Amino acid sequence: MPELPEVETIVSGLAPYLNGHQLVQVELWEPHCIGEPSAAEFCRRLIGQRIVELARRGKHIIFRLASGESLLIHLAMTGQLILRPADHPPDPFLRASFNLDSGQQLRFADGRGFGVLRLVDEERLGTLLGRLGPEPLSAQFTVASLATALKDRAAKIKPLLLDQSFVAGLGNIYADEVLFCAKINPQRRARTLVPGEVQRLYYAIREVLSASIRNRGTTFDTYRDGFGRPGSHQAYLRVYQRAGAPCYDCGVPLRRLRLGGRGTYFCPRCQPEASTTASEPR
DNA sequence: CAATCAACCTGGGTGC
DNA sequence: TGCACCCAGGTTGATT
Repeated sequence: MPELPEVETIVSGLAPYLNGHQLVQVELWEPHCIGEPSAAEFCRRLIGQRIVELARRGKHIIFRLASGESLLIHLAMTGQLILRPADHPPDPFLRASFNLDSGQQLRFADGRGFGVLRLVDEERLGTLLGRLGPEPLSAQFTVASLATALKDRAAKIKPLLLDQSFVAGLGNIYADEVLFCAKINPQRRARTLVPGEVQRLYYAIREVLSASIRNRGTTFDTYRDGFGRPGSHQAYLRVYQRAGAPCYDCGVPLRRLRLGGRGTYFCPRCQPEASTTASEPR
């Protein structure tokens, strides 16, 4: 669940409580979600380290450590990262805990267990993050760069938006919301988008993500911020999980289809299959 | 390059 | 109640 707005909310909330603090104790309950070293080795290498900076890239949470290494956490679908008083009652599905010199405990919990923790050096960090596409809210991401990226791609636009090497941070909820906002059918081929559509897509990406960040993310089920609180953007979703319900703009029942194995929600009237100016080959 | 599928896990909802 | 089945916010690798 955690997509860019949720990870951003977690990171910006926790940063003041983590930056400059030292890890005095580390425990892991689920060795297989670690990456390279054994659980014991993983903990040993982390204990005593000081967190220099908490950062985000795409959906990745990055703990930059004083040693030059980084702890990378990906929450996948059900991961949570919550700061608790050290004596707080146990959380379900706890996979790792990090005791800080402030007396607080950072807890990583994950029901489905798809989340990943990694301890990496600078080179490996660069390799992993280098595979990601542009940050959609950064100055590097422009209408022109998006147009260039779309130009030669035959793929359908929805799966392309989910591709983290195309643009970093969009997931299934926001991809659908963005395409509705831009009035583009999720099955449109990327290279068939005309300039006006590319521009709408660009501003839809920025607007949808920014709005969700202002609302501290979307909580359907397991998402919580860094302090265990739900977000509120679920009240503002226009299409996600609303199949059969009327479109807020035109009243037509919204539809659901499967694209790239993912549930996809859209309005058949507001997001028609072909634009009036571009046609699909074949 | 594009598309599909399976895999990693657990839990909730639905329909029989 | 039980059970089978489908669904779920993500990512990766194999296959065609």
